[in-house]
Amino acid sequence: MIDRKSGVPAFRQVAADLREKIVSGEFSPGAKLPSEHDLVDTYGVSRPTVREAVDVLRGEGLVTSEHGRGVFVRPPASIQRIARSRLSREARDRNRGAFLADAAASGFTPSTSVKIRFESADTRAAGHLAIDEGVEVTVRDRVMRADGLVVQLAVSRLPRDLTRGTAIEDVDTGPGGTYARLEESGRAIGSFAEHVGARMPTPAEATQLQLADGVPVITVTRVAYAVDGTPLEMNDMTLPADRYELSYEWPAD
Amino acid sequence: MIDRKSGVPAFRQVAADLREKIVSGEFSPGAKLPSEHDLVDTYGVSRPTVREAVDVLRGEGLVTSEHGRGVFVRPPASIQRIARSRLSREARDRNRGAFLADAAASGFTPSTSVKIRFESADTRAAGHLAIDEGVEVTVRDRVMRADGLVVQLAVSRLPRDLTRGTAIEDVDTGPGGTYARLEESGRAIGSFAEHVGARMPTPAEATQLQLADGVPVITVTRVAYAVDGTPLEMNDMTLPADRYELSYEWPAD
DNA sequence: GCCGACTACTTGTCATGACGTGTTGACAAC
DNA sequence: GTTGTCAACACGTCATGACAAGTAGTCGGC
Repeated sequence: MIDRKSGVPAFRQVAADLREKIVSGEFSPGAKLPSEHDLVDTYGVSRPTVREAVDVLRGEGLVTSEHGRGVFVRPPASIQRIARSRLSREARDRNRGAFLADAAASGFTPSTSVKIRFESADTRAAGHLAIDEGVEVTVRDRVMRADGLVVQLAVSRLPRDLTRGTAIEDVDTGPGGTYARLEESGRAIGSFAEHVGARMPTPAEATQLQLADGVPVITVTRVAYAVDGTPLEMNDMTLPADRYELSYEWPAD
Repeated sequence: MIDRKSGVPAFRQVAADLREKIVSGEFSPGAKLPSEHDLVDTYGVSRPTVREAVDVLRGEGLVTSEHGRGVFVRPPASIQRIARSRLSREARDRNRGAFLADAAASGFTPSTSVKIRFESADTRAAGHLAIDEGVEVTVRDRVMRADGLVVQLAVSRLPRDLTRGTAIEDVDTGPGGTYARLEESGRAIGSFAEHVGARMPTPAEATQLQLADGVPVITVTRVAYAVDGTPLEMNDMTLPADRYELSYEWPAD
């Protein structure tokens, strides 16, 4: 099984062999891999070598290991979508917010918890909101859950001048959410921009989102602009990459 | 330094301490971490424990290790921003394609290599292109380089019926690229859709894109539709997440 | 002065051995 | 039939030891 003279490290050969068996379907999704002890016998290597091989696969997001039970092939994740259309004014009128609209469409039970705080704008926030650094911003820090499971983190920031005296500074923003309150105060949304990236989660994020090893997070920074182009709100969202796919569409010209 | 009675594994405590020193700036970007031998002395743990701690940080994309030299704090990568406006017809008329437009804007020397092949549509391709499984598709497999470095992979698929007798089946599609050829044959692009996700790279992708450990890839599937809504082309792009950020903007309603 | 060999230091790989802790199922006690 | 105990087995953690291989600086020979 293992070619000792090939120059390829043994643990990589074991990892490659297991990977091939997984993608080929020999180990089907959800199936349990042979125990480390069995793999030691199968490949004729030591246990640390087997574990290093499994570490590689876990880093690729192919398997998860469960203490006392075994190592399992990761089943493909169910995919939710965030479509651009869910931010339409029509949708906002019907719902309290975009996340609840997704919930209605996907059939899970949504819940969110919100913490409000006020801070002074850092460089990044100042840039997106076109304000000076240090200006006071209202921060809405939200945790979104589906059937009790945390599935999304969102941190929304607005210049405090726009939120003073509105329900945006309350835990419950009321029907239509933040954007509806902005429009009520005479600041209609003219356009949105989203900036999308991906990275590995911080340990805190991995814990909060219950991420398996080898699962990146998608970061979305959405900026809402008034009709005249003034930035009104920036929203930093953190999504588990194994549970989300983002969709955008636009006319060709 | 290490609390043996806390229940927290030693390697995690070492990882947490090093992580804190990195994010706080005590180890600045590009700086060399103390050698494994030094860390063994500092924390009073064995070398495998130190290595396991470094493995954690590498998996988070915080550090890279270089054989024979040391372990280094990953400097932040310069981010290439891709905006949706790059697909405007105007831009297509001026350039040969979107990637070359980016190159002109950013000042690097672009080069691409293309391989053309024909295959029968699998389930996913058939779904996106609204054709039956098994129907012949033209596949343009492209590798994009900036200053010689591979920075992007793109696999474009079109129903062969649309490409027969056009330059789309040639290595050089001519001015304006694939979309210009489609329009010439009477199939104007009506709209685009992009589906964005992220995952860890396969070993092949990691090699080709020269990805450090702990760097995910962003996957973008762009579908181009004719004015009547018929799918014309799907394009699977793979981007290193540490070098790219995608931007989308759209009017509020 | 230049260049090669040598050496010290670095990370990479692998084996062996030990103990801890969570899971499961068999089996006995109730 | 239910429940509690316990052994077997799984993965998690950690130490010790060894050798391989890449890097960079030193030093001697030329």
